Amino acid sequence: MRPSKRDELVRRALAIFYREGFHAAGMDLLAAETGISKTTMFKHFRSKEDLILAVLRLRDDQFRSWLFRRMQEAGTPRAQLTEMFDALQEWFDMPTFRSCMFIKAASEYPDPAHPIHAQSAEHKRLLFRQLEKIAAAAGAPDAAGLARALLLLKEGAIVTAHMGHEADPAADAKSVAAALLAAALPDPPPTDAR
Amino acid sequence: MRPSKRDELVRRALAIFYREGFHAAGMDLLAAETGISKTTMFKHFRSKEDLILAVLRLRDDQFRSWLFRRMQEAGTPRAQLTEMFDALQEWFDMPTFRSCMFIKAASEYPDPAHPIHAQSAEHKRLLFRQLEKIAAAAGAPDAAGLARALLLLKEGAIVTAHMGHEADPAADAKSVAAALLAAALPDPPPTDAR
DNA sequence: TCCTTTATGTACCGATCTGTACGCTTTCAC
DNA sequence: GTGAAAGCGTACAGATCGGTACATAAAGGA
Repeated sequence: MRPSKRDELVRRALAIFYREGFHAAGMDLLAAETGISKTTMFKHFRSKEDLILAVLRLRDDQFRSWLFRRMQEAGTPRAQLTEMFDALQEWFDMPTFRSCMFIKAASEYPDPAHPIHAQSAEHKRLLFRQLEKIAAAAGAPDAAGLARALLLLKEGAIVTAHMGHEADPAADAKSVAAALLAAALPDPPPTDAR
Repeated sequence: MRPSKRDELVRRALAIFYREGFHAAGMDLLAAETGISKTTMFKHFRSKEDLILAVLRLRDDQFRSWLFRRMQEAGTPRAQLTEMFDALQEWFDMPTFRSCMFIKAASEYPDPAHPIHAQSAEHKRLLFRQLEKIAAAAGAPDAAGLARALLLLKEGAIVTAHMGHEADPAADAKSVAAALLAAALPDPPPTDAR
């Protein structure tokens, strides 16, 4: 039970920051809503910024684990790539969806030199590397280029879903991605057993 | 000279909010940096929120005017559509570039019912409508679908450029867009006089 | 000229911000 | 049982938040 209080704090702070925003959610609100006293919070984290960085580390782990596990279930590398957009759609449809935590963090801390901004950028870099590997496994001659293109669609879909001016950005992104894959991958989906 | 003080305030507040963020830039900072007294600010705007809404109105006008005028110079509707990404690239290369003001606003005011969030979404809607018209003029059978796809690429490129983890998101988006146009528009670019 | 409008500086309000001090209680390993 | 660690509530410090009061100074139209 030793590390659980700290973990609980980070987990619950994540939900609150995600819902309210980083500046808008003060430490008093966190204390009131998590039931964890301010004294304890500042015993675990020297500053609000340190807490936010811990929250972002958790979110990075959570999100990438969820997404790539979800994609992996789709089977072939090629199927995994299109599956990403089905996963996004499920995310967008959740009532708690409020855009990407890292886009929000980079928005609230616009200076690229700021640790929170830098760590958010790192998340996107890690996403890219994992996606690039899958693109390479799918046989893309330019795996990096394909991964970059798919990520453009992903980020665009997230922002568009959050600003709610289009009906189904995940489906739009998926159909563009499908066309992209058809052009970028050497062989069309094998019509093997099944 | 009557309306100029108010306009000057909005114009300079825009730059400060864009650079610092909406929550991070307080009214005292605005007063200090614009040289306009707080008294005057609150005589023109009842609240900080009202000022932000005015800033967003100005930004909407500025941005759409700039972008579509820039695109129009490219000539044919089809050329205009690809020109959008060249315009984006110039924007990204400016040292003051810090993502899209409306994505930032929606990030800081995540509740879709909030006036600032709603007005930001409206900007994206207006962008879509103008782009859809150009797509229709270019002869796209599904002008709305093409416009949505191009906007996904645009938003994705903006976010990616701001988070700085890729070298040239505008070029990536442009190349995807070019492939998209080749598939979505009936006739390839006419090889007429020239 | 006079009067209204517009802007200014300063000082302030109450609320909230991050962060701390302190003393009490709970928990748990030994 | 005992002692250390961990968490708690309260109260507070100092700064900053959005917003206001008030008295003064320019500026412009009649």
